[in-house]
Amino acid sequence: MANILDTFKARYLFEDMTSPELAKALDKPLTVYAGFDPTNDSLQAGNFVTIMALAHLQRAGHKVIALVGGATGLIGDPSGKSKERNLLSAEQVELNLVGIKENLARFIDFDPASPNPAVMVNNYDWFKDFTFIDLLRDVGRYFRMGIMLSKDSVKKRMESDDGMSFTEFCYQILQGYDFLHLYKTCGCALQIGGSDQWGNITAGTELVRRLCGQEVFGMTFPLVCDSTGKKFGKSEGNAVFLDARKTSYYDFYQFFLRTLDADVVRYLKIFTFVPFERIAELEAAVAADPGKREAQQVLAEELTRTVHGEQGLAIAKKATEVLFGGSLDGLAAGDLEKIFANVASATLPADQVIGKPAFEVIAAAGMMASKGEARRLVQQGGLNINNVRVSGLERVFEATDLIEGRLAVLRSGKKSFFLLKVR
RNA sequence: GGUAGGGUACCGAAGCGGCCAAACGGGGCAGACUGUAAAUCUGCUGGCGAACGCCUUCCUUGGUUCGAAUCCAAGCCCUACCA
Repeated sequence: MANILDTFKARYLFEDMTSPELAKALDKPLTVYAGFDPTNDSLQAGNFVTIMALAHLQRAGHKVIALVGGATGLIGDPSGKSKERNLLSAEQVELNLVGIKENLARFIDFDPASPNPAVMVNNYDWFKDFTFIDLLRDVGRYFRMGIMLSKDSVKKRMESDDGMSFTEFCYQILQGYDFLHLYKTCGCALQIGGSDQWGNITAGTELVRRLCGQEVFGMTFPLVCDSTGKKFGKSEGNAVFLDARKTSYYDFYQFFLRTLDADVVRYLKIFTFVPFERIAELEAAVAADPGKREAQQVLAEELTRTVHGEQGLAIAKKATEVLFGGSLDGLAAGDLEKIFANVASATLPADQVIGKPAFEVIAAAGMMASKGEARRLVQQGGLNINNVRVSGLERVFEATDLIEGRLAVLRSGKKSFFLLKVR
């Protein structure tokens, strides 16, 4: 069996490791963990790399622990952040954990009945009873100031105009302690994370070495950017969520379908389990006929299927077909409702729609934040009603614009859809 | 606690008594071109109005002034150095 490190390297999932010994250690089943920030009740496309790395490890027979930072999330990781974060409330974190586990379960097997189930832990469970004194006595003394201050995440922030609070500075202690705790309780011997986590990961390996005299490992993978240098995972300025209530099937599918030619092969390797032979074929297909976007389709299909299931994928593809097929003629309101089930929508009473200027309606429906924005959109020719461009500000909503008297498909620009329901 | 600097729209950053809803850059939105690309080009980017315009903004609260983002006072917050 090929060592999993080779797989990681081949799939752009490897950047660095704390020791070359890790390769040998991975020949035997190892317990490994990665952390997730509970800043939201849904994970995002930006979390895919970590998720995929864990999924590969689980498939290779290693024991996987998904750590959710209920405690660390209350503090805020300064890594890669230019500013101090807003602190989350404990209740909010609690809620977020539920959503995150649900998201992860689509990639990682948590079923206790399966042969190698993953487990999820919340570091709040072991930090909640820790007192400040305990922390200083039992943990703090093993952290050396020189090392702590030399971390990139600290240095960068100290050099910035904003500086850094003690709270954030201590973040690395908490994350370091997580590793120690998991080592002691589960024999966890490897932490993985994005390259921005290097400092936090080594805080953990150091702590275990000092306290237990044992070598544990850390491994990082590169942060994914597209070929124009933008951080992966944002669509039109918004994060792409795994939760269908936040990012519709359609939007999720579309996000991957729009992957740049220059990125799609790399993304297939990182974000899917598609075998290399197949990826090579797709690479050739992109080179031969880029306009066809065959590789993008596979990428979008694979991920949509994994995250939203066959049904979600079917809806996303159907929506794509309808929306880029031109006319909406012949579609029943019921079909549209299904296709747009989780697209942004609003319901207005008929008398606020029919006979009113279109720009006022879209502002009232909440599609645009203000009338001014709505007006601008219409003036610039960016609004479409049922896939027909709106001509000007004087355009009024007619009864005939409503499919079966109750629905209209609104679109701003090329890609952003909104469903208007009338009662 | 002391000294110095600073807090301007989504972000960065000009403005330092009227010509300021506030330069410029980034971001965002839209349009053209295209492959539902990328790159490029164009327009828009506080609220209300078709529009001359009106309204609410430049950390907060007071004050000076015909007039304040700009001056003064107090407060809050941030940064650096010192203690």
